[in-house]
Parts: sequence; C-alpha cells; structure tokens
Amino acid sequence: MASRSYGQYCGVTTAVELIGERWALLIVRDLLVGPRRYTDLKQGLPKIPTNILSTRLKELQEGGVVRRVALANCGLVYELTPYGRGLESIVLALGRWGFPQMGEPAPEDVVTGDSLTMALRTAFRPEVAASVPPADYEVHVGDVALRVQVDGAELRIAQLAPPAPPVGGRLPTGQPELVFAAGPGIRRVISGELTPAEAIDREVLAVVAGDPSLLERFADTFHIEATVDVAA
Amino acid sequence: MASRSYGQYCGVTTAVELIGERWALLIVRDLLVGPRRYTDLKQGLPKIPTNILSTRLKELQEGGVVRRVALANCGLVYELTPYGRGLESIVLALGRWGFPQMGEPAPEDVVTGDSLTMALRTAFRPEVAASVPPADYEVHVGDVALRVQVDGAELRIAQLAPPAPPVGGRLPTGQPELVFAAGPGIRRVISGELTPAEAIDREVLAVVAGDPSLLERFADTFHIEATVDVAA
DNA sequence: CCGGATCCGAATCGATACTG
DNA sequence: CAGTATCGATTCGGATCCGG
Repeated sequence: MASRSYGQYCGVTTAVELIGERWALLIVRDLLVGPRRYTDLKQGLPKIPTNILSTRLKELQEGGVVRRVALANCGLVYELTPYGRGLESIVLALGRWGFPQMGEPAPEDVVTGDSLTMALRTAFRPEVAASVPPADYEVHVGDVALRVQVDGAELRIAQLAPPAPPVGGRLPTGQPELVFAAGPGIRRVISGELTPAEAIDREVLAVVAGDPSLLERFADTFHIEATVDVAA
Repeated sequence: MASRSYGQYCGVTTAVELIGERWALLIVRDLLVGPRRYTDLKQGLPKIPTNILSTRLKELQEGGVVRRVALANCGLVYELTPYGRGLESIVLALGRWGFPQMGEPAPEDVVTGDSLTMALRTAFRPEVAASVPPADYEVHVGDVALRVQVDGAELRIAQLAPPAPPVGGRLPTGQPELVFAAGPGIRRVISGELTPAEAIDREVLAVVAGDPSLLERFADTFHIEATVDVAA
C-alpha cells in the first residue's frame, strides 16, 4: 500500500493521507454536526456510493478520526474522536474559503441539513451576535428546516426536518421569532450581495411568520465576505 | 464533468472540489513558501507523475488558486493568487493536526526544503519567540539546509541547499549562531518527546557549530504538542 | 429498514517515454 | 525547461444483493 503514500515525512502530507481521499472530509463535516448512523450519512451525501462510504469509514477509524459506537437502545452510530474534532476549525475555515467560489448552484445540487448547519456555523459572527439581542429563527432552505438560536456569542442549531430528530439532539421548545424560507439564493444574503429587502423583492426569500425586520439582524449575524481578491 | 461534482451547494464542498484532488494541497503547500517553477515543484514532490502535476496546475489556475507568470529574465513560475494565499492558515492548521499521527518515517520518505520550511512555520510559536532573544540557526535535515532566523515574533526561513537559491529569495548574510544537523527524528524534539540533550545523546541530532545551549531556545520556539487525546 | 458486501464498467492515477 | 503521450494498475461510481 506504499502506492497510496506521498512519500514525504511531513505533517501536511500525513493529514492529507488521513482525510484527503474523496468524500472523506464531507463525512467529517457531517459528523461535526453530531453522531450519525450509516444511513444518515448516506442520505446526507446522496451521491456517495455505498462501498466508498464504508471504505472511508473504515479508513477514518484506522486513522483515529472516527469511531463506531453501539447505542444503548440498539443502534449504531459513527462519531468523531476528540482527535477528529480537532478538524472543526479547519473545516469551518475551508467552508469560508470556498464560499466566494460557490457560483450558482447546479440544477442537481442539493442543500442538506448538515451542510446548511455547518454553513451557518461558518458564517456566524460571534462578535456581532454578542452586540445584538438574542434571536430565535426558523430557517427553511429547500426541504431542510433548521431552528437557529442566537444567544449572545452562542449559536445553537437543531434540525427540524427532514425527518428524524437527530441522534441525541434535543428540540427547542417555544416559538421562533422569525420563520423564513429561501432557496440556494440565501447565499447572496449571507454574502451581502442582496439586502434582506432586495431578497424578498426578488423572491429569493420569503418571510413565513414574524417580524421581517429581524432579517436584518440575521444577515448581520451570519455573514461571509465573498469578494475575491484578483489583484497582486 | 458533473461526475466530479459532489452534488451539494456548500462552501466546504466547493473548497474540496477546488483543492481536494490528489496532490493539489501539496502543490499549494510548496507554493506557500514562494513561487516555483514546474521543475522545482516536480523535485519538491518527487513521487508526483508529471502528467498529474500539469493537470493539477491547470485545475488550480481555473479555480483561481494559482497563476502562471512569465519572469522578466525568461523563466516561468507558478504562484498563488491572493485567493490561494487564503489557504495559508488552513495548510498550517492541517500540518499541526497531522503532526501527532506522523509516526515513524517510512524508509522511502523524504524531507524536502519546502515541506520542512512549512513544518517549521507550523511549529513556530510567536509568543515564545517574542519573549526570548533573537536567534539565527542553520538547520540541516537529510540533504536539506535551511537558514532560520527568529527575530521577535517574526520568522524568516531561507533555503540554502539543495541547490538553487529560491526564486526571488535573498540569502541572509552573516553567520548563524548555531548550526545543527538531524534526521527525521527532529520531529521528536519538536514534540518535546526528546529534550535537545537527549537528542544529542541518542545521535538524533548533532551540533556542527555554535553554542549547543541554543538548542533549548530552538525547541522552545518551535513546538507542537503530539499527544493524541484518546478519551471521551 | 439498517448496515453493509459484491460485481463491473468508467474514470483517474502512476510510471515511463518522448518532444518542442 | 516545460510539459504531452501512452498504457497498465487502481480507484471510483452505480447498481444489485444479502443477512439481520
């Protein structure tokens, strides 16, 4: 198996050997949201072949990144080890780095609960959040629904649909202050390319319930600069 | 080419599509040290097939990560765009993350000038460096030789050998205060597994010139924790 | 349904040779 | 120096199948 090796004694090389195979980092991304069953992962990564998923999970376990845990109530989940959780800041940084190059969504592109959760974590600005009142949103993108609670510099996200209450997840009680629905165009709100008002105007986004002015706060709290530096 | 797509509209996915192919991030790692010619890259990545190198360079250019520049004195180099330079902190973090899992070097593993340069940047602790006197080292690992200058929180590294003065690089003048030579075992000094004294004892490292006590300062300035958290 | 294993054609990668 | 061309070895993708 020396053919898989890059032949260098270097930390970056080792890291890439551990999580650089196709699909591996996307599995890690989803596991950063919480422990997941094999089937959850398959659904969250609709285009992954099942043999690749099982191969990657094996490799990630051998690398000490992921572990397989039998649940008390007879189930089986994969979760990140503490070492694997060390990738969190890296995956968030990669999401921020990739954001400006996302372009327009391909017709086939989907938005999953886990990917949207991580995207919001990526875009979250704690300094801004700490300086505005707490807020409680329900965000719909495609058929994904998230409950997003901002309380000071803290962010909590729960998946409402589709369908299953996440393993070990506790659903928030009470009513969100703002419910809104969008498509992939929500990215242009996050980037500041569209103001919330413009987004509503162009039907990129629609308020279902609550005070639309809360959208401004949302856009302030979740933001990623998308201008790509072309010059020198 | 939709077969290469992961089918998700997500920043992490986009990032992985840009720099997730085999060898791509190692090319970026080397370019983070400085602009490099095709041949430099090939030497710095001894095991990369040349067709893969040229394919990757094309893809990285299309992705806006790398650009190809004709030099004044008739040459051709690849360099990171400003957008590509945005990967610096990510690559450094990956190097730090991979460090604990490096294990023992395979017999075939090499250490290149660029990989060692990035490894030292990864291990550099500016807070520590700022609190000790400036230092000027010459580090040999295998047949790589680096001039490493620490001045307050600033770090400057130049490659002395092998062989070519790097493109646009200016060699430091004057004498280093300490010259030492090591093998891959230098990693165990960086991790703190061996003290400099122990490293000399076990012939992992040898002082060629200068005051051996400066090694302590080196080990303080360049350090990565290598203990992997196994518990919960 | 859950958690995979198996099979096979298509695409990529790796090694070497070759060229302007 | 800066790549193309070629070709066998691997890996990936898509579909199917199987035991609990």
